[in-house]
Formats: sequence, structure tokens, C-alpha cells
Amino acid sequence: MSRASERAYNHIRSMILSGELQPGSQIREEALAELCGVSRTPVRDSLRRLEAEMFIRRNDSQRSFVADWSLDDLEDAFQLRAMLEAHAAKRAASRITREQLARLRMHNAQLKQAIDIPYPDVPKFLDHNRQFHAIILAAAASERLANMLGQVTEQPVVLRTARQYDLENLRRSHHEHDELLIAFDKRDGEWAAAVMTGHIRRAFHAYAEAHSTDTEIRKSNLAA
Amino acid sequence: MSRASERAYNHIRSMILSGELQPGSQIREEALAELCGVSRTPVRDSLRRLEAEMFIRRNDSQRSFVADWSLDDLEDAFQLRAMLEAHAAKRAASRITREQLARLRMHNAQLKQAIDIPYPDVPKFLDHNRQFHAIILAAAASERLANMLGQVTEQPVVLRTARQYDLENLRRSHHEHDELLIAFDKRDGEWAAAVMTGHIRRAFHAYAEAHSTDTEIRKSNLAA
DNA sequence: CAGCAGCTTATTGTATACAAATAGCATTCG
DNA sequence: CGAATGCTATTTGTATACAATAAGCTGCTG
Repeated sequence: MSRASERAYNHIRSMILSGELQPGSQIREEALAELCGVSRTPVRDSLRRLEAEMFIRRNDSQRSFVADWSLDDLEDAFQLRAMLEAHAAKRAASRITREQLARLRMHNAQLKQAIDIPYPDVPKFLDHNRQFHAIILAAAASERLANMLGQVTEQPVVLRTARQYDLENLRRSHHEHDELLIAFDKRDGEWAAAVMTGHIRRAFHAYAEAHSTDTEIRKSNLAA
Repeated sequence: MSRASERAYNHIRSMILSGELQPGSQIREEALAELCGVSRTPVRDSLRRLEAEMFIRRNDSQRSFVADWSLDDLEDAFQLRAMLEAHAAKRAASRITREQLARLRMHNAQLKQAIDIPYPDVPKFLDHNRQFHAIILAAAASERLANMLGQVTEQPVVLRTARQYDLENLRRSHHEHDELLIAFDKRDGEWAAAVMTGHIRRAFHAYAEAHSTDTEIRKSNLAA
């Protein structure tokens, strides 16, 4: 994507994710254009993309609003994600190369290291985690699948504060990745898919818990 | 979508589907704008949408080309579609209303009627078939799922001539729909999902067969 | 006071001019 | 002769002006 367009996209997206643009609130193209320092043209491009990604909704007369997710919507997204990632894992099991397996092992070791220290480095954990999943998706070798997963993976980041769950959950992730590695090693697609399903569903429940905490925090902030 | 924009989108899409724009060929915004009788602005919108739907690909320097699907790509799309439709059927089984069930029955009766006559009305069959699946999707009550399915259902229409398969396949569809109706009636999501998976996979094989026939026809036309 | 008509304003859609980037070609230099 | 370089033409990106549409008033009328 080109410079101005990409800037607008990232800017708007991060404003939505950070809560700077409140869920449900209307957003006007011109206002965003000013905020991003570009003209309406690239802003419109971005809005179209964000609409496709369901970050933004439009009413019947084409006015745009920041999407407003209920916990049910989030569960729905996670359910789809679990299904798609399980499918990816299954495909990956029969296609993954030795080199990709080695990289998976490396990232899983690194993400364990990131939290197995006195002052856990959660962003580092998340980065290796992201790359771990990206390798599996690449090994699945389906562009369509990758596109679809793109639509549901970054969705629930709407809460930045609590997104890192707790250390216990991160450790569980590491172990689940380990099991995934064995399933891949045995080329057992069914096993890999099953482990992945559990992995994502556990993440959902951890997330839902963090969500309710976060919501309470925000409420008390508003009350104060 | 607004008038010019929608016109451009439909026009370009139908040109791709009809083969008027050849797979792999480059398409220029200005040329399309002239063809559609609108300016580049709505054409660009349309191209972005079609790119998201994978009808169009862009190279690293943002030039657009008509997507060029291999049979493997099509199978990939059908595989995803089977998974998503099965998921929809499963969800629908526990949510579908009596009224929706009645409408399903009606459409399935109608599509049978459309082909159980001396001169089968295939377009009518396809229309009731489309509505049948649309009702299930609505009963599944997941906007995300609906969006995703939208991305894979209209894909393989690239061949217009042979798309109606043969009557034997259409009859099989009717019977599979019937089985689906019983599964829904029993609220058996697993059963519904299984039937749906088979339904879509059979459609793929019917399609693949039609595809090879179509390809041969086209080749012989070129040769002549 | 409810509801509607017509005006005003806010917002998005479209066209177009211009800027930026890139590809293709020709020319030059090793 | 081949590769690299610079020029030109083509194509896409961005800004902006103007058109179309819809929302929100305001004041009228039953």
C-alpha cells in the first residue's frame, strides 16, 4: 500500500484499537483526514478496508461508525478462528518442512525464555507467538485461508491493557505449542487440529476473563 | 453502495466472470472507467473490493491483473466453503425456526419442480438453491461467517457455460437438501454438518468435471 | 402538541487535475 | 555483446472542487 493510504489505515486502526475512537461513535471522513494529515481519498480507502475487516460498520445511508462488539460477537470470532486455525494446522501437518519445524521450535523456545525470567517480557512473548502461528499458516499453503484468518486474528485486540492475560496462560500456550510440534513431527494432522482447537478456545476463555476485568476497570475509571 | 460505484463493481465483476477480461491479463483503471462510463474513483473502489474477494491480484507495484485460478485453487476454495457451510449448518440446526424450516421445505420443493419437467428450468433451480442456502446461513446467525462464506461461494462461477452441471447432480442436490431438512427437524447439528460437507464436496467434483469439459471446449474453439 | 413540509447543513460520492512511482526502451560504456 | 543508466511514457496515488444525498431543524398546520 502507498504511503498516505497506509498511514491513514494504521492510524485509524490504532485509534479504534486503543479506544481513542469509541465503539459505536460516528466517524467522519474529513475529521479522520485531518487527524491523519492526508486528504479524504486515502481515508476512504482505509475505511473501506476497515469495513471489510468489520472494524467499522455503515448504516443505510453510508455513514460510518466504530464497530461495537459484544462478548458474544467475540466468541463468534474466536469460534471461527479456532476452526480456521485447526484447519491450517491439519494442512500444515502434511506439508511442513524440516526447516519450518526447526523455526517453530526456535520460536517456541524463545517465547518460553521471554517469560521464564524474573521480569517477563510479554511483548517479546507475543511476537514469537505471532511468528509461530504465522509459520503454521505459511505451511498450510492456502492464500484464501490466510486471508480469512487475517480477518479474525487481529480482531479481539480491542483491549490493550489486559491482552497479555496472565503468566499461567502464557505458560500453557508454550506447552500446547510443544504438543503441536510433536503432532507435526508425527505428521498427524488430526492431532494437530485437535490441539490447535483447544489452544484457541483456551485463549478465548483467558481473553473473556481479561475482558470482564478490563471492563470493570474502565467502569471504575469512569465512576471516579 | 452508490450508483456509479455499484455499476462499476457489477460491470467489472461480470466481465471477469464471463471471461471478457481474460485471466492473467492486466487491467488499467482508466480503461475500466471508460468501459463502465464512470470516473476512476468508483473504479478504484471496485478494484479494491474485487481484490479483497480475490477476483483481482496486484503485483508489487500496484498494477492489477485478473486472477487466474488453477483447479487446485478451486479445490482449496471448495474445501473452505465445505468447512464453513458445515459450520453454518451445525449452528443453524440449533437455532432455526419453524418458519425458516417451512421456507427451506418450500424452496426445496420448488427446485425439484424446476427440473422434474420435460424442459428443466435450471436458472429457476439455481435461484431456489441459492435461497435455500441463504436461509441456512441466516439461521446460523453469524455475520462474520456470512461474510466469509460470501468470499468463497461466488468464486467458482468463472465458467458460465457448464455451471449447471448435469440433471443427475441437480437431483442429488435435492435429495441432500431433503436429508438436511430431516437433520434440522431433529435438531441434529452434527448430522446436518456432515450432510452439508458431502453436499459441497460432491458439488466440487461435479464442478471439476464440468470445468475440464469447458476447458476442452474452449481449447478446441481456439484451435479452430 | 404531534406530525409533516420545506429549508439548511452536514456528510458522502464523483470527477478531475496533478503528483509520484514504475516499467519499458534506448543509449552508452565496459 | 551485455549490463547498467537515464529518459520517456504509462499507470497509479492524492488532493480538491463540486454534486448528490440524507439528516436535522424550524416553523407551520391540523
